[in-house]
Amino acid sequence: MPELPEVETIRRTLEGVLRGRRIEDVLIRSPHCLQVDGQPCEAHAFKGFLAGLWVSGLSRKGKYLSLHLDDGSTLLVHLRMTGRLVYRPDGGEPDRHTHVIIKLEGGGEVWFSDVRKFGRLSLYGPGVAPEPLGRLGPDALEGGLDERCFHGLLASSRRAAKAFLLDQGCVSGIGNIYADEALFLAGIHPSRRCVSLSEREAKVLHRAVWEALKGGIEHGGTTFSDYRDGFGRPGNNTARLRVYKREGQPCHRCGNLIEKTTVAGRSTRFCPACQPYD
DNA sequence: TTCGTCCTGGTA
DNA sequence: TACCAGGACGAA
Repeated sequence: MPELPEVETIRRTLEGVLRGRRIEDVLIRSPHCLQVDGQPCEAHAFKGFLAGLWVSGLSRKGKYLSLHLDDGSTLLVHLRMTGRLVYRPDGGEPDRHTHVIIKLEGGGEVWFSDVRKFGRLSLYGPGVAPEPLGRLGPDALEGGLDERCFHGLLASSRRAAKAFLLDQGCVSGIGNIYADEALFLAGIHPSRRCVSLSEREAKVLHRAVWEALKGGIEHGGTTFSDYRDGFGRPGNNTARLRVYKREGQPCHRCGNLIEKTTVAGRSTRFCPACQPYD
């Protein structure tokens, strides 16, 4: 599941090989993932938009990756759960999950693949701000979300802390893995109501979110099966996880067994001793 | 605010 | 063979 650390790792790995490159051609093997201005579009329209443009840079907000093009348009990529964006210097034979191949002038290709077909490639024309980015709350790492602002947002919400962290309109970039990890680091039960958190707890959670995400980036993201960086390499953060997918195993901090429950409709792991509800 | 939907591979 | 995983979005 590409969350903020995984998307940021992809951005960093792809930036060096894409910046300043011209898109020579676009091979579309399955058009289901294509959009223009947020609406499904035909393969030829998508290809007509993109071919011939130069990549001027890559940026990220939340879990969205933006490829900025020289005419001012944007290719907005969301990998959802199983999407991959991988640079292949020598091309090769794509498998059946590879839906789009962007061929670069002078050699090299970028493959978009996605087993579950949830990911999307959305084109926005010159000067058009991608609408999905406008719906996002501040980026959890680089959005200038200070402690006071974070506490203010929490204090006005009656939802479970985990539901808040997962809501991209509140803070963007956190998914199921890093929400569980941050709540563990903060010692906060995932079902605790936001409004019940003290200013000190909010401060600790703010720091824990930062720590979980930063650590994820430093270790190249978390790979369980699908995630790969821009060069096709798995991440190294998996062994560092404290609770995610560790139910039934002892807590590294106290030795009690990690439990699994459902919060906000999502599987949720936590340590009942380190993260008491009361 | 919660639930269903999309989608397919892996697992029980 | 049935169920589970889950990000975003629309509906209830």
